[in-house]
Amino acid sequence: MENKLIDNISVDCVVFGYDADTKSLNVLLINRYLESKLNNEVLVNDYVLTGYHVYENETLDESASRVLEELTGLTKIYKKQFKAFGDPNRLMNEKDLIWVKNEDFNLRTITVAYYFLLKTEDVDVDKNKYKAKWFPVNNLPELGFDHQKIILEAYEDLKVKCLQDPIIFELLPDKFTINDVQDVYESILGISIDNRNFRRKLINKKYIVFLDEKQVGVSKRPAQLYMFSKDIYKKMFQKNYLISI
Amino acid sequence: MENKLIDNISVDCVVFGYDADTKSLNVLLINRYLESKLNNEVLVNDYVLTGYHVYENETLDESASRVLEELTGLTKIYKKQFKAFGDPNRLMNEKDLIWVKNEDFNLRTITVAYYFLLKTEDVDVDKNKYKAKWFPVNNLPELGFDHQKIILEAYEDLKVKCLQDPIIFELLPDKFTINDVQDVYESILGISIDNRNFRRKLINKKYIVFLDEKQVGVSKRPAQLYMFSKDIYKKMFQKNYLISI
DNA sequence: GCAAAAGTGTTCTCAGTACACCCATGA
DNA sequence: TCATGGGTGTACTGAGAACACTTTTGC
Repeated sequence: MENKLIDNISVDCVVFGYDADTKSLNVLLINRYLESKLNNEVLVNDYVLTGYHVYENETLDESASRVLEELTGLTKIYKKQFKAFGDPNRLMNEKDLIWVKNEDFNLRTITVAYYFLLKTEDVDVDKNKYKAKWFPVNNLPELGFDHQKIILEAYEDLKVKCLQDPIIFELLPDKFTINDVQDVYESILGISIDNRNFRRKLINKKYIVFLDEKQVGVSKRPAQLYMFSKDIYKKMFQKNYLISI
Repeated sequence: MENKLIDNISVDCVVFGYDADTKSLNVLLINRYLESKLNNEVLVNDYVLTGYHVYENETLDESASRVLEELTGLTKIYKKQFKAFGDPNRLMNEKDLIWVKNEDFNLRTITVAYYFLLKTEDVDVDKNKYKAKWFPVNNLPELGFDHQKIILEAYEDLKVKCLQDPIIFELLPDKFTINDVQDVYESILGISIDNRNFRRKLINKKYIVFLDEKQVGVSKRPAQLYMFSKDIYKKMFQKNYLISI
């Protein structure tokens, strides 16, 4: 059985990358560029999420992972399927229509959207054949298709999810400082947190492991390093049925 | 433009119904029955979710609402799209294959799953042409396709969601007692809650409106009735960024 | 008057929050 | 020695949790 594409089902990947230097949450986008063969007029020049059609013999999850790997070379990255998008007219504007005609895909495509969490530094954008580029999630360029909507919904989901699950650590290196963690929360949620309270709260968690190690090569007082223990977290974890409505 | 079905994309609806009498959360399922034309042997006789293929010109949400209305006659019911299922081999067992062959649909179908929240009493199952029947979510019959999996994932999502959003009131009549609400939480979450604490907590919410009315026709002390005000809830609502990991 | 469920108060503990200064280090 | 960010303690407040008896009603 050959490996056929399903022409009306795709996955789209919202790749969130956290940049610890600029303390910003970014989205990885690829350039969508098309010029007319007649007069070299630029017909389409904007950005889109990376995504592709699903193969007959792969699961949706595999499909998303494949797309991510093609773009970044990375595997085993945290991913979450968060929503399917399938409005009959989700391709509305002129550029989308030109593009789809050129690519010869089905107009009525359902896309299953995923988001991934990683560190921007893990992706080498300069050598990237898709001209991938990071954009701050709060300052996105012009986007094709319904990708603005998809990104915003992914971001909303991420904001909720990061309060409930320890996915924040997917955005940080294995060894991090308490302030690093605080920075991530502040970037994602757009809030500021009291450092003393945050620090106390985090250090008291048993799955935040104190390392016998400090930052090196910083031109200031080197900070204490910690790691996140998934094992301890899993062991401790028990749902607390706190009705917060 | 005619109204064509998309043969590889469907929606499936997990219809949750709360039964205040038995204090149980139920799922509405339809009978899947097929007998051989040769010897009347029963080939398939089990239960499945209600679902159907998506039309070319409708959104996924519309599709789900249409399927629900066909089954129950109800519109404007709370619904949530919670996940897309699309394993190439999600139709694994013999009965599924017999069934799909009979129905002449695509083997590789992606289904977008929704769940709905309502009261069992709002559905007249006796007159139902699909032989729909309520089953307690904790005591499901033999299920076709991957519908067991879909129901369990819907249920997990519901458990999380009901702690964060006031969707519990979708499962109750407009006028309810405090104990009714407690019963719903206890049924869904499978826990028991201290009545005094729960009562205090709920009554103190401004969107739980005291009515000048008590239960009638009960053979015991009639309880005070309350209603939920969506308006007040919306006005008060503000995200509290409580990091609960 | 009795069965059955409705309704009620207090105490304790713990987590969240507000808040300002000293410390360690590299340059 | 100074600039920079790292790191610390205390008091207050409010919410959650534990816990058992009285009240109201219909029959």
